[in-house]
Order: sequence, then C-alpha cells, then structure tokens
Amino acid sequence: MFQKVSDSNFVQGEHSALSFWSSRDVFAKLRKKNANKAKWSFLDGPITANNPMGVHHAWGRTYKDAFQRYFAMTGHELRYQNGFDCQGLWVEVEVEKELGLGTKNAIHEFGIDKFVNQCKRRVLKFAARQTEQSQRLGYWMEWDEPAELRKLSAAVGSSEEIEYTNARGEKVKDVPHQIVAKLGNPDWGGSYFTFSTENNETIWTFLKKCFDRKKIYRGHDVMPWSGRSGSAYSQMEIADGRKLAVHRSLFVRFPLLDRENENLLIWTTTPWTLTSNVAAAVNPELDYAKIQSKRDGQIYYFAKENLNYKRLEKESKEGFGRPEWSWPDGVPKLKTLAQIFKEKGGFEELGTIKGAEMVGWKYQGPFDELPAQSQKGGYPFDERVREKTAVECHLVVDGGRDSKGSAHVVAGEGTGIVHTAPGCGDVDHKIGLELGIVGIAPLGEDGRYQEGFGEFTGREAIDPTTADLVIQKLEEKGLLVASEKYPHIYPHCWRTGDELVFRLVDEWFINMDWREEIKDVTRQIDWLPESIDGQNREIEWLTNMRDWMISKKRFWGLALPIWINPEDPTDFEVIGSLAELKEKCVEGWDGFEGNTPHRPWIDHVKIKSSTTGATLSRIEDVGNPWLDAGITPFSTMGYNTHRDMWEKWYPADLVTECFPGQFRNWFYSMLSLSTMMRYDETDDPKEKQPFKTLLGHRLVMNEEGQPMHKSDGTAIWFEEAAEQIGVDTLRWLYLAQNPASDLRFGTRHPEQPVTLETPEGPISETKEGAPTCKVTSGPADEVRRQYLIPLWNSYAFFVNYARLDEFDPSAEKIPYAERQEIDRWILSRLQSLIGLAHESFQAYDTSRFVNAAGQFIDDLSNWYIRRNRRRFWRSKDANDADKTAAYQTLHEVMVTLSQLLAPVVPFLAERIYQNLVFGRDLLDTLSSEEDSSDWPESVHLCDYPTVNEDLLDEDLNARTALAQAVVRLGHQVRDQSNLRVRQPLAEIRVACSTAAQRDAIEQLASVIQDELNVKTITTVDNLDGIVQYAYKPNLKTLGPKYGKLLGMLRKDLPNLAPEILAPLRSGSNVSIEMGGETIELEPDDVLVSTEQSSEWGTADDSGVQVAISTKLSPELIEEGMARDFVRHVQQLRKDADLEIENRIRIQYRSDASEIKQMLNIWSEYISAETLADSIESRQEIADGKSVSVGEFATVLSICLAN
RNA sequence: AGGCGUAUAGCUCAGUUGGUUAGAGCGCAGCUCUGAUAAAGCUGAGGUCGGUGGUUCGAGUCCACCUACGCCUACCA
Repeated sequence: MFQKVSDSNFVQGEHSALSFWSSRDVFAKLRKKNANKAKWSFLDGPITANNPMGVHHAWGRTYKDAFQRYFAMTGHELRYQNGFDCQGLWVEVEVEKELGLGTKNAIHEFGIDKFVNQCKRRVLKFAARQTEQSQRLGYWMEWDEPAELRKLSAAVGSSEEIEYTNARGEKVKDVPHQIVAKLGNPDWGGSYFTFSTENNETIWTFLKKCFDRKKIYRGHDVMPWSGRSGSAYSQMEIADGRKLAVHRSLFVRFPLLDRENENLLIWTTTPWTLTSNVAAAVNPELDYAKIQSKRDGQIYYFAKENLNYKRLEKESKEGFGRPEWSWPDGVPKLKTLAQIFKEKGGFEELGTIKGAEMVGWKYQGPFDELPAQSQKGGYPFDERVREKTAVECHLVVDGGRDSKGSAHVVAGEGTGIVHTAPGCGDVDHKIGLELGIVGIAPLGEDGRYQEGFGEFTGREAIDPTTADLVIQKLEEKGLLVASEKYPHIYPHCWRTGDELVFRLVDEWFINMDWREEIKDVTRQIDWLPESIDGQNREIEWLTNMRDWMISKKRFWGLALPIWINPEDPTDFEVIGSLAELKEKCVEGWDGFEGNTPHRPWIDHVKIKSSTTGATLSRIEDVGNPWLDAGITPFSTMGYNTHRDMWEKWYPADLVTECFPGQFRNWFYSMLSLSTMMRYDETDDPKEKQPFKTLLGHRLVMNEEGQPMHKSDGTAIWFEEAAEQIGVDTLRWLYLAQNPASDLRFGTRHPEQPVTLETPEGPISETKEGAPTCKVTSGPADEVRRQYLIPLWNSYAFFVNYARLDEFDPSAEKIPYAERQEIDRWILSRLQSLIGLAHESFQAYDTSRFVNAAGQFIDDLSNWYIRRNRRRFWRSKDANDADKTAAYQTLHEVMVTLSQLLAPVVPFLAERIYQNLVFGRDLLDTLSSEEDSSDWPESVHLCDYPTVNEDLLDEDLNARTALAQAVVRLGHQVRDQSNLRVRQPLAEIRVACSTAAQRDAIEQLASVIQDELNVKTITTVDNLDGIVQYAYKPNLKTLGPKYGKLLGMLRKDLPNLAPEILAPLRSGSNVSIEMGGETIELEPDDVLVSTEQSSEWGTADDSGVQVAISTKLSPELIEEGMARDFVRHVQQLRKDADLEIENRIRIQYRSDASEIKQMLNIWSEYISAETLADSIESRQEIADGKSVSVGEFATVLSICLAN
C-alpha cells in the first residue's frame, strides 16, 4: 500500500535518500550489477583539494554524476574515480599563511620536510571535506571515507604505523607516508591524489620520453618572477594574474658622448631597470626629431611621430579592455612630449634624422658609477662577453625584428628610443644575445638588488621607495626630464597579488617544437558544445604557445627527475622511474628510502652520469602542477603498473570541465602528455587521444551575471545552496543550462546569517568557521515552481487517490488497446521522451533532455491529469475497468518518469520510486529488511527505460498536439471576446487544411468541446460566410518561379476579388493576369488567413482556423450562471477546509429574479456538484461572501449538513 | 596591439538552407480556470533585429566597412 503523500519537503527528502542509499549499500550493488559489462570510461579532472567546494564546482560535478548514472543504468561498467589535485604553489601559499611563514628563507628555517608534511595534511583535510560535500550532491564515486582521510591527515609525519580503511573497506597497516603514497591505487580503490607515487612516477616516464627525444633543456631567459614566492611563473600562470597597475614612468636623457649638449630621450615604466641599462635601441627606418629646449639649450632626439602623439588617449576614455580595467581615478591624462617641453620653457625643432644614422652613437649611462656597470663580462659574468663591460656597451643599437618580422622598436607610447637592459626584459635579453653585448641582472631570488648596486643593494625592486631613489638620483644628476603616473596592464602573482618583476633565470623547459603532433591529436577529439569551437581554441593555443617551463624553485610538488653535474650544466640526465633511480644511485638512498619521492628526501639521492661518470645531483626545482593533472589518463588507469587495465580504459570516453582557462591548462597538458607518451607506440593520432569527447561548460555567476568573490562574501559555499535550495533543484538548474553560457546562479546575502539543517544536524558556520548565510536564487525558484512541484503534485495526486481506492499495481494489466485514447496518448508521449533521453545523454546534451522532461511534466499535469480527474474521483467500484486503466496508466508513467529522471534528480526520483513500487516513504523510519519483490531495490538499480515501439504512436501525439492547439485558439477567441470559459457557448467551427487534421479534430471533438465549454463542434471545409479570407502570396514558392514579378504580386494579390482566389482553398489552380503576364497559382502558392466578423470570434494558427459563436441565448447565460454558482460554492468549501465527502447546506441572498429563475432549472445540478442537501434563499446572511453570479451580485454561505 | 566571437522585446536568450505578420522564458499588466497543485492558462508591449553600404525579386539571416561589448593571445619599453 502506498504511503500518504503530503508536503514535498525536498531537502529533508534528500537527507532521507542519502541514508537509504548508504544503509542499503545501493552504490555497491550498482557496481556489482554492472561488473564486466561494456566499459564506459570517464576521467575526472582533479579538483584542487585546497579549499571547500563552492556552487561553481557543483555544476561540473553534476554533469559528471548525471552521465555516470545514465551509463550505469544502460548497463556499463565504470571506474567511478574522483581526483584530487594536490601539489603546487596554491597549496604552499595557504600553508605559508597557516604557519605564518612569509618568505622562502622562513620555510628553509622551518624545515622543508615539516613544510611538505603540512602541505600533505592540508590536502588530505580538504579532500575529506570535498568528499563530504560531493556526497551531499549525490555524486556517486568510489569515495574514501572522510574520517579515514582526516585520520591520515593527522598522522602524516609520524613514523608510527597506523591502520587505514580504504575505499573498498579493507584495512591496511603501514606508516602514514606509505599509505599516502599509494592512495587511489587500483587495489585499494578510492580517489586518486596527484601526489601519489604512481602519479609522480608516471610523469617521470613522460619526462624521460621527452629527454629521449632531446626536448628537455635548461634555458636562461628573462621571465616574470615573484620575489615573495622566489620563483618564476610560467606562461599559463601569468595569464591568470594580469592586473591594471599604476607605475611611475620616467623620461630620462642619456647624454651623448662626442656630441656636446646632445641627448637621447628615453622612457621607461620600470625605473629600477635603469640601474642595469646597457644600450639604447632605435628603429633604423624611423624618423627622429632633433629638438632644442629653450631653457637649457639641450638638444634631444626622439621619434618624430611622438612629438605630438597622444599617449593612451583611447585608454583614458575607454579603459584597458575589461570592465574592471577602467582608467584609474586620480591619474591625469598623459601629456604629449611637445606639451612637456613647452612647459619647460618651449623648444625649437632643429631637424629630422633617420634612426639608421644614429646607430653607433655612444652615450653616458644613467648609473655608470655602480660597480656592476663596470664589471667585465657583465653581471653575472658571462663567458661569451668576457672582455666587455656594460659601460663600454652604451651604444645606440638597431632594435631588430621579432620572429614575425615586425620591428621591436616603434614610435607611439615611448620616445622611439628604447632603454635596453638585457638582464631585466625578455626582448632586451634577446637583443642582447643577438648583438653580443653584456647583460646586467640585478635581482636575486628574493627580488632584491644584489651586491654591486651601491645604495640599491638590498632594496626590493617592486618597493615604491626604490623608484623614489632612482628619481632622486636622476634629479641629482640632472638627467630626469619628466615623470608621470602611468597606468598599464602588468603581470601580478595570481595568488598573492604581488607585482612580478622580470628577472634573468635559469629554468627547465620542454621544447614544444612537436606541436604539430599535438594538433593532429586535438583534431581527433569531439569538442562540445559545438558553439564554443573548442577545437579551434585549442589549436590556436597550440600554435602560439611557447616552450613549456616545467620547473619552479619551490618546495611542494613533483620532484623533477633531472640530475645534473654541478660543474657542467650541460651534463644532465632525466630519470624515468624510481627503479632506474635506485639502479643509478651512488649515494644518499638511505636519506630517501621509506619516504615519498618529494623534497627534501629525494634530494639526497646522487647518481653517476652514464656519459661522463660524474656524480649528478638532482636540480632542486619542483614541477609545474599541470603535469600532475595532465598525466592522469596514464597514471590513474595503470599505464606503468596495470597495463591490461590501462588498455581497457584508455582513452576516456568523456572528460568534462569548466572550460575558460583549461585550453591552456588541463586540456593542453593532457593532449601534450598523451601525444608524447604514445609517440613510440603508434603513429595514429587517434590512438594517442587521451579522451574522445570533451564537454566544456562556462562559469557560475551571481544573479546579475557578475563573478562571485570569496573576498567580499558573495561566493556561495556548497552547503549553503544545498540546504537552502535543495540539491535536486540545483542539479536540474545545472543540467538545464546551456553549457556555452554563464549560469546566473543566485545571490548570497552576507548580512543575513542562517542556520542550516544538514544531514549531520544544524550548523550556523562552515567547518572552516565561516558563518552560513542566506542564499537566494530566482532561477532555482523557477525550476522548483515550474517542474519539481508539478512533478511532486502529479505524484501526490496519484498516490492519494490510489490509496483511497486501494489500487493494486500488481493486478492484471488492462490491455493497452482497451484503454482510452488519452491513456494511450500519455504513454506514447512517454515513449517519445524515452527516445529523446537516450539521444540527449549519448550526445552529452543534458539540457535537451531536461527541457523535454519539463514539457512532459507540463503535459502530464496540465493535460492528462487535469482532463482525467473525474475518472479518479468516481466512487469506488471494483469493476470499473476504465478507472483501473487510468490508475495503471498513471502508475506506469510515474514509475517510468522516476527512472528517466534518476540521473537528473536522483533524490526525488528515489522517493517517488520507493513509494510507487514498495509503498515506502523515505521520510519514515525504515526497516532494513530486504524486499521480496521483482523490482530493483532502488530506482538507481533499474535499467534505464527503453522505447516500447508498440506504445509509440506519432499520429496520436500529433493529433493531441493539434487538439491542444485548437483549445489554445479557442481560449484566445474567448479572451478577445471577453467571454469567460464558464460561460457555455453554442458552437465552434474548425476549418483544416488537411484531411489528417480534420480527422484529428473529429476524433478529439469531445475533448475540445469540453475544454472550451461549447455545445457543438463542427469541422468544415471553410469558414465562408463567417469570416473574410485574406490571401497573400507564398513568396517561398513563387519567388523561384516569378522572380522580379514578386514585388507586384505581393502588392496586388491581396487586393484581388476573393471569389477569384476562392478555388485555391478547395485545391484547384487559378491563373491570373498581372503585369502583362499569366501567373498560374497552385494552392501552395497562396497563404490564407481569416479576419474577424461579428457574432463569431475567429483565430488561426498553422493552417487551422477556428470560429466560435459569441452569441448568447438566455439559456446559455443561465447555464453560465449555474457554473459560476458552483464555482463559488466550491471555493467556500475549500476556504472552510471541508473534506471531499462532507455534505453541505447552501444559503444565498440576491435581489435579482434571474438568480431564482436559474436555480429553478439548475439546482439539481448545483446540488450534485457541490454535495449540497439544500439551497435556500435568505433575506439576511451573516458572514456571507459577496460574489458575482453572471452579472448579478449575490451573497453566499455554506454550512455542514447534519 | 593582434585573433576570434557577440549585438534581436524592460531582462535573459531562440531564430533552421535568405521568404510573408521576427519568437520563447522571466518581469510587468490585464483576464481566465481550478476540490491534486506552494499551481496553471491566455492576452499585451507595437522591438529602426547595433550603424552604413552592397548582393538579391526578397536580408535578422550572405558580403564589406564602422561602432559597442565579450573572450583569447601579447615583453608594448
């Protein structure tokens, strides 16, 4: 027997479903059911285990879960492995904060081992947290027990053995380091952690392959550098950290030697680099102006074009290309050079000179007194220029051209003469190398000046007082021409927000000259959604990217397996596995053994060079974290250790991730790593693809479409949304969204703290101690109101009447052929939905299915159930086969719908299924005994429904759709004629353009009549006599035939006498004369529409025209009044909370004789409809309700009959 | 700066191979229906389809240019 259904209690129902699944091990049963079936391989992109999950993570995770559930229900074996991203600077930054360590030195003092252990602990802690949140989302994965992860987190660093219960429920005993190292291995199950030894070692395999192909090199480059982090930043990282900054920019003169009173004018936005000036670059093609300042007689050279060039003119009006990058307050518009010189007493133009003529001029540098400027071989010393000093290199040089052939030096923002410091700028560095001049690299790893820079030594480059000092010195020397505030986009550390500096570094790179191979692989993959053209975006990145900087001078991350000869940096080796390392090890293995291959332990190991025999030490750098995530198609599937397993699961059928950024991050790293891993195994790019299909989705925004920020309290924590909005609602919202558009989710109200009822009890703050706040979401409310509540109400309607009637779902089925057409219709509609569900999921297009399901729920609720209510209300009668047919139909629809929706709204689907199949209310306390039923124990253990072709009747679907269209037209006519639906009308006439339509209308005549409350319905060939026909040419068919005549046809054809064109409506051709030509018109060539006439209201749509008689007879008016009367009494019953079966007495008062007259005829009907024993007229009625019956005021009241 | 994309109702967006009167949802307003429903249905705004020019019998749709916005890339000293 079904359990009575009342309030939906969505959130509470989700909690109940969670405990139902866990108490019955439903997920384990699902995996058992699908073991050894066809594989569907999903690869999870690792989530950074560094913070709790927000609603922005839940979108992608909902996709992942929904697809996994669909493919499980269609009988596939899955891996169900979640991934955690564990290594890298982002973890270090948080741990530094936790421990109050501000610099790299502080970390060294604290101890790298302790620091690294703390990083591991943090990752495990947040992995536990995200696991719990994901479980609340209903995300079915083979999770490690959060409590076990926390236990492990606490034990990291200890050398005591502990017991760990893995995801398969097996106990393992080992020291914490060793357990951590093996997390996620195929024997234990559970989430993969990118810090696992297998993951790191598989990256070694990759790097070894790169080394074998001679793609690994150490590069000296000027790269963006963070002094605080003490590390260089790769191209991928800089992209995330560009910000608008205001710097002091300076115009400085460089006095020319051998040309008295003549100066180069240069400009810079990084004053600190002037200490390291070596040369001045010009463009030989450019014209340079020679002007003389009137005040001091000095002569200046700079690009002619720049004299009156309005610098940053556009930016001062429009900003720098992003909404948040508008021109900063308090920064004045920039002056032109002409203006600057005018303000200094005016100037005189002396002439023009080509840049080429200036090349070779010598000048005096701005800081030639610094010892570094006079150091032979530059600073640091460079063998190739051992005899030169920077001061000796102070020449005007040709700036040259970049790889695309455009000049490095151009007129415009600066002066056309570029202060060149090969130790402080990327392009400068390249120019320096080309010209063989020395470089001065002033900054140490901490971003401060090193020895040899006088007063500057020890100062931080990005400290504003450093610029002050530069300015002060220049002023003292009389070299400063002007300074100004200059806003520009400048790279910043993407985590700390510190400005980066450009510093000469030596880092390790992968030469990416095999990019074409990667592009070939990229082209094998399906990139979804199509509209964002992911393939091209990826190809574009692959075309433009530079070599991959894989090293970072930090502590917590992949130990790059590069061992190098300290005496000879060209003598290095890349190690491909721990076994190889052990074999080559000559000392230090003791310091490493028993630990994970991380710093500091791995650094003890020294090996012997296989080529030179020298002792090699590991470079101290750690790896770029995108290697960690990029290797997962190999490491998690056992490429090195479980090859047969890898063969089965590679490549993944699907990966899905939030796409902005990932084209240069995860997608890129997977594609590159996979291409390299497979280069020696196959030449077929298809065999190298790490995944077959990629589904990208955009970002979660607030309700206004703006990003949500953790810092201002607008970012929504997952549990805030889950417990206030409900996870089923969230999931529907995510799955219905177009993945190519940002999701405008909702709003967090940081000023309104709330207490949340979670499955573990009430909370008013998150586990991190942040208060939980009110979250509102218009889109989520709409989902609930439009889809979930109607679904629930449909279900509740069925259950509550089925209970009263003691409907037995196991009773013999009434053959479909013997059921009413409307039953067969909803079943047929259901089959269409099933077919569409399969298509959509297989095309990874959830929004198509979810929207169709929404449509279906509407049809179910607002057509099938509404139209069939009376069949369910009929008094109980065991022999009422028609009623049984209705119950059986609705039961089948509801059960199937719960299965269809199980991947979308797993909680709600389970509740509905459990009650419909087992008569079990998940909100009740449940016994855990097994059911003796043929039905699967959970909706998630069901096979996904398949289309029953016998029940699919497209004609019937179309017929009903047509009837619904006619009803809509009828309502439209009533509305326009101001005739309420309760007012019966005499007749509707329907004219159709095809026989099929006509048949359909005739078959559904009674439905249409009933819906529209009309006495008769007639199908007719035309509405002649009722309406005027209007004719218009069908341009689509006539255009190709008559071309230029179309303009005339369009104008004149509607004006022809209607009788000329009338034959077209009965299917005959008509020929007319127009513009001196004969035009043969076929019925298809003309479009017919109707125009209103009196006494009939008309409307038309898609070839169907309806006319409804609007003339009211006294009888019709009386009947309308009777319907009004019933309606008002029913409302009073509802207001009084009467039971459906209660009988009543009605009293009324009205001065209108028409009311009495109506009651003479209709009282019996009214009594029957309202279960009234009597209808009495009274002069006075206390507490009566004033209503209108027809046009007449009436006061009504009811009371219970005795 | 370069590349790509977008511009349609108050808001968010559809708009097929060029075809007549350019649609949906939300919001707003009015009306209607209702003994499953915290519902729902219908109607409405009169939208220069960002602008200009072109191709065509015909352009929201194709082409060119311009403008605005978004994204990606980039060392602009």
